[in-house]
Amino acid sequence: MELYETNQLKIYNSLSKSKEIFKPVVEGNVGMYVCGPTVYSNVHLGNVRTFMSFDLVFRYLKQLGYKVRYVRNITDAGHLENDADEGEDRIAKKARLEKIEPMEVVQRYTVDFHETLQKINNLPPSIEPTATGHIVEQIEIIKDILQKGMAYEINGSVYFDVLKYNETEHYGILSGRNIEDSIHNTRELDGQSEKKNPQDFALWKRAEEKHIMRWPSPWGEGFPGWHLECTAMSTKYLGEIFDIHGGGMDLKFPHHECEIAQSKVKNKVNPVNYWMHANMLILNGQKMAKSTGNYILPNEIFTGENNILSKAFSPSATRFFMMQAHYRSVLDFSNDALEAAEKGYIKLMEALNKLDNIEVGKVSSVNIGDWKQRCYEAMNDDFNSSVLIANLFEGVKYINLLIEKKETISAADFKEFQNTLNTFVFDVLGLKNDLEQNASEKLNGLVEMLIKMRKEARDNRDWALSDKIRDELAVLGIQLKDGKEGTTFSIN
RNA sequence: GGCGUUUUGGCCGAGUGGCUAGGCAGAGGUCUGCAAAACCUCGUACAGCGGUUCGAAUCCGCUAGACGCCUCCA
Repeated sequence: MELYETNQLKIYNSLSKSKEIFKPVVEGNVGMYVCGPTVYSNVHLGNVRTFMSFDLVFRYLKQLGYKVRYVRNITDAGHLENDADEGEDRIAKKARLEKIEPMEVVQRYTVDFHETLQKINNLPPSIEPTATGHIVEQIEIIKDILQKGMAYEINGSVYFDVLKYNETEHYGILSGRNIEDSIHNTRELDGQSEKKNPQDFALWKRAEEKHIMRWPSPWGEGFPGWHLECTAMSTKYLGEIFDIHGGGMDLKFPHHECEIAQSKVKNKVNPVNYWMHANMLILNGQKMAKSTGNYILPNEIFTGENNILSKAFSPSATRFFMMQAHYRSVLDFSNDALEAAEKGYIKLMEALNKLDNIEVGKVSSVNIGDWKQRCYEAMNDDFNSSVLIANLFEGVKYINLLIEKKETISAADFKEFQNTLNTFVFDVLGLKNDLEQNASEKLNGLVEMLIKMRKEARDNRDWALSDKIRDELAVLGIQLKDGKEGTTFSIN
């Protein structure tokens, strides 16, 4: 029996604006798609937060026993800068600036993306498709939408006819807009565009002469519109209707709105059952963004090379900092907040390291079953990592009280306690125990220190003490070897 | 201007119509040769103004601030 059968998971659905009981299309299986990065620069911490939020979702779904297919794309083409820019591809633009091949830019930043997410201990998705690898699929969708009369071709570009779509469907269903408002409010902004209406979005863009990334199509050489790739790749790997679609809050409109429209026309169905949106990471009172320069890179945190932080912070402390907030809340990034989080993280890890010091007894005075239940309930309530962590600190308190023998625990309960802590701290939250990783270095330092103290004893001809140090270390499996150059040691 | 979100104690951050997370910082205490850690206790916060209610920080309205989207964006 899998855990999902006894745990009622609730997910906040952006589409209904309410928490709903999660029920997958196919029992025991979950299809999840998350909009990935555009690989034209290093991922900043704000990007990382979103991917970490969905990493938490992925991890918890797996913990509940679901078989999860997690698809996250790499946008390596087709990202329109803006309409006035004659559709110059964002990646091509950067490539020209740096005088290198577009795919070289893509490669460089894809590697950076993977390295960064690995450092912060995100699990890799099940499938990570690229936009350039799915040009054919995208062209097929465009043909289909054209054939159904919901798009039109002009000068080698194809646009989705939003107004026509809106006659029978609601364009704006996800973001809570209606097209009429939007017409009134964008009229002044747009100049002469080849689009029929400013609201229309590109499915295919004609490539100008200088444009490097281009593919042949029935409408001439060009490249696909940004919104299309997600529709193509999500439905290709997860089916026409799948369970979860995630992304940053800032993608809700127009990106996700457009995805819904494309799928509704092509497949005549609402593609996604649960829309999840992760909230923004705020720096200096505003969201982190590449375009405004208001951002910090993960590596700048890990090395401490930046003007914002007083010191370096480990990936784990950084991850803990983010996990302390709920994924749907705006989170403020600051030195004080990170410092506080780091201390909390260390407190948690220190407690886990002390688990072995607990002596089990016959009966338990702490209610491990209830506590475990509260941990699951926190996560079942729309992945509330914040409340989960509060419960974990309750567990820290238990550990300390048990060591001080102010509480007691049975062997069976202790095993469950230990398993549950490990499950939530390492498997679900995805934290790593940095303190443990440093342990071997510290052990070396410790033995060096004893060698020094033993030398002092020997210099004082305190043979009793020096022999005691050597013998007791030997019992621990640490052998001291006195040589001409001083004392060395080996650990068995 | 439109749409949406939000405003919690010194800081970060959960949450609920009445039993009022958690972390960090702070105060007092226990323990300790000293210290640290740990444990116990404490501050009694929910933008402002109205309303609904036996009762609201939690529901509704208004006001103010902040943020996000409306253009590429995690």
